[in-house]
Amino acid sequence: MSDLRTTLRGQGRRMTAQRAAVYAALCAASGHPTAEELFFAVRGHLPGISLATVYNTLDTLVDGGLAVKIPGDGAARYDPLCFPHGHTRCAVCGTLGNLPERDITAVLSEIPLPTGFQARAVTMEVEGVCADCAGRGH
Amino acid sequence: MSDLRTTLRGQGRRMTAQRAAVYAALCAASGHPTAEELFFAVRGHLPGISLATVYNTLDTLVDGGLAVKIPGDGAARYDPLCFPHGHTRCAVCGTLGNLPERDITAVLSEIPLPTGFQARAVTMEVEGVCADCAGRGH
DNA sequence: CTCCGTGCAAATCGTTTGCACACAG
DNA sequence: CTGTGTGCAAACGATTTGCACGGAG
Repeated sequence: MSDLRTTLRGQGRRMTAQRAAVYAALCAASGHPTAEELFFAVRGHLPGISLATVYNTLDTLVDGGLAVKIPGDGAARYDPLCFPHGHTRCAVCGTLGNLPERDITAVLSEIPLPTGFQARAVTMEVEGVCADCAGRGH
Repeated sequence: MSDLRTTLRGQGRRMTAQRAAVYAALCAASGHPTAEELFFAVRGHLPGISLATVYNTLDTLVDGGLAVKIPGDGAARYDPLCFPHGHTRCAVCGTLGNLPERDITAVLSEIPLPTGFQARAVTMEVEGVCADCAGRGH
């Protein structure tokens, strides 16, 4: 969890209680929460916060490189960015998980890109069946 | 472009002019069209088709493994499935491109998965700046 | 003949926006 | 002080749904 205040400064932005709370909730979350899930989590601590502010804050965090937005079928999910990593998505229960800590940008060196394309980042998602769902017979 | 009728049969579904037209338009599209783009493309041939039908058909194609849905920031984009491949997304103009033809499922063998996770498919997206946008100085 | 698929319009869902006030710097 | 961030409610865009009719099998 990097220094939020410093990052915001670098963007010419201000530190607020709402931003601190959303960032803390995102870092504390076990999985990959949606904006709405974060909204409810933060509400316990800051009862007056609005969903719009959560969305604004998440955009700010993504801009500042502190989080990643993962669009999916319904609501987008967010991931606090610590290192570049891929995700697993269970086709049965929909749960997102992290791929083990290994820099996935390494695969870039193994993959030929279109001529002239300047790569900046890689996202990877492995779809399958998670251990829990496989255990229940799928 | 596989046999649509056969695939639909396998799903216990019926062949219709609308499904044929949407599938043809998807295969003919140069890039990765949205549902709405396909709607307008198909309208030239089937003036009465509705957007809802395009969405229904795309779901059917995805179910049958003939297409892939690529959710993004605005509308989702669709890709006719010929072989497993990754995508490039230009951060400037937003264009989606295909990674050169190479089976990306190969990377699965190089990446440790969470214990018990049974992988079925991999999606990969490389974000960066495409040749066109880089040429204009970005 | 039987249903599945269609077209239409309205409903829904996630997200964004406009505005007036609050507070960080 | 000065403007950026906030909360609220309304607006918005993408997708889904309910319903009655039409056509595939």
